[in-house]
Amino acid sequence: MTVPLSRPLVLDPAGADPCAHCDARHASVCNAIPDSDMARLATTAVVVEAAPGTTFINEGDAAGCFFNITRGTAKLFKLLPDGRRQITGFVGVGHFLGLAVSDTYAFSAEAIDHVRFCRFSRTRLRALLDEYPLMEKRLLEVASNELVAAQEQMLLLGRKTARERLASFLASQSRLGVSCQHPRQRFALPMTRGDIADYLGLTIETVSRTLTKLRSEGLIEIPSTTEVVIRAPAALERLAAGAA
Amino acid sequence: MTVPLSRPLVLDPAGADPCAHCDARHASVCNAIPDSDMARLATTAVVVEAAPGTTFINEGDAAGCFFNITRGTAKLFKLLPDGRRQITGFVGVGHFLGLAVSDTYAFSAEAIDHVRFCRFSRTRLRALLDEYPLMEKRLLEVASNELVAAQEQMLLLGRKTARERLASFLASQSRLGVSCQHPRQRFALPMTRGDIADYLGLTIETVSRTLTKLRSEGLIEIPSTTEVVIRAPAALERLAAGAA
DNA sequence: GCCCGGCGTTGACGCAGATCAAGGCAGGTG
DNA sequence: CACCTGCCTTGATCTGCGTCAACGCCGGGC
Repeated sequence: MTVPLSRPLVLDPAGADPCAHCDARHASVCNAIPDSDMARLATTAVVVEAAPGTTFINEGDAAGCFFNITRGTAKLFKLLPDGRRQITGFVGVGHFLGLAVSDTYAFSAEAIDHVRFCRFSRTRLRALLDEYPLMEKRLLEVASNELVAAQEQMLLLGRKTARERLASFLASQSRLGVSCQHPRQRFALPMTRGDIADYLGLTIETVSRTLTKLRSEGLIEIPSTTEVVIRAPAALERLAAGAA
Repeated sequence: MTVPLSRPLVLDPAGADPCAHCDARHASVCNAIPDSDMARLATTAVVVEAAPGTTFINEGDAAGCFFNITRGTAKLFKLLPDGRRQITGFVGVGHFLGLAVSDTYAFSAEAIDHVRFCRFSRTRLRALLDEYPLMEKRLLEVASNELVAAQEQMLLLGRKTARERLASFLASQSRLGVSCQHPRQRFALPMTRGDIADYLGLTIETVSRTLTKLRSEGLIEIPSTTEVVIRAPAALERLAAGAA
């Protein structure tokens, strides 16, 4: 699964694929590292490719590494002993995994499509942060914003109806890559219905039924199972917010 | 509500009350700041007291400040327009609020008992972080660990039964202040049943009924509504983990 | 072409937890 | 003291979503 490091794309946005949603190369934490140092960094990191369905982080395993996604989309999840699964997030290019200081990973990560990521040892990360304080600043920003998103998701899981959860999900998916442009009307859903269900705390059947209902009401269109068109963005947003 | 700053307890553990759970004065981010600088810092921060029930952060308000709790317990929550509420966390001495860079607060905060906190302007925080890189390191650690806790809570809200949620809640409450000692058998619940319900994504009635059931099964005792005794810690942990 | 397995949709039914309702208890107030 | 108000508990009933089941579609292997 490990491929030789052919070029210094460590934490480098130039090495990342363009954002699937807006064709821009997202600025990343890497901006904190001068180009001249990238090559040197490359000697201590490993670039890895993960095929769809590959689990590349296992909850409970010794947490020795820190990851930076440079291509594709992965899902993060936690499992209960009997198999119940909660997906805590879908992460794309530029995301960081394994930040928390802990002996073991607190979640698993599985590639949805073809994923590439850059892996550092934790000790190497520490050295990196010491050397580039700007990087630490960016990471703090990133973590803080993820915390805000996590709280929003708690509101969804704890208090929203199935209908509102789907509306929230679709609205947020349409806003992916919002830094580049406004919400898109049409977009792809790379994940399965099962993934969506486990992300929203529902069952596959409820997700399917609710999407069908939203379609029959004219709020959305579903040209294929992996594609959605928002027909009534304002109504969807209102629904997502818990009004109406 | 604002009281004059009588002594330099800004971010200072010596200024904070002992931890309610273990009588220790928790080390905090402040360790990153030499004592000799504390007095100077004091000139730029405000110490505030909030009586029980006081809302001292309002979701949606302009987010100008950064908070450090130095006494008491507060609840953080988000509201839907029709009044549904999700409590995203209970925070005690040493906790930080308002880290995320955003125009507005993403949550509200309300004092449960008598709360004291220290407030900085965001620009002052930035200066502080520049001056004390160690503080930034600590904040990143704190945020990362909160992220892990948030993911655990998502698992609870999305996939656990009422019974498992209560068991998880009681188990984690018994572990509060675990840095000082092992889980306690007996501890206080400063929050109401309504708060617990809104934290666990349940109703008051379900919380009450489930606690009664756990009691009748001999897993816990409830000497008063604000106090709990764990009788079968292992069984409770198993239940919380989703086994059994 | 055929078969097969994974994914999605739809329908019938059941249940965990929400809702509605009534009453108990402790603390505060005049 | 009586009264009130907020919090908690308990019971009866309801319902949104889960569970179980059947079937259709599509893509891959041969």
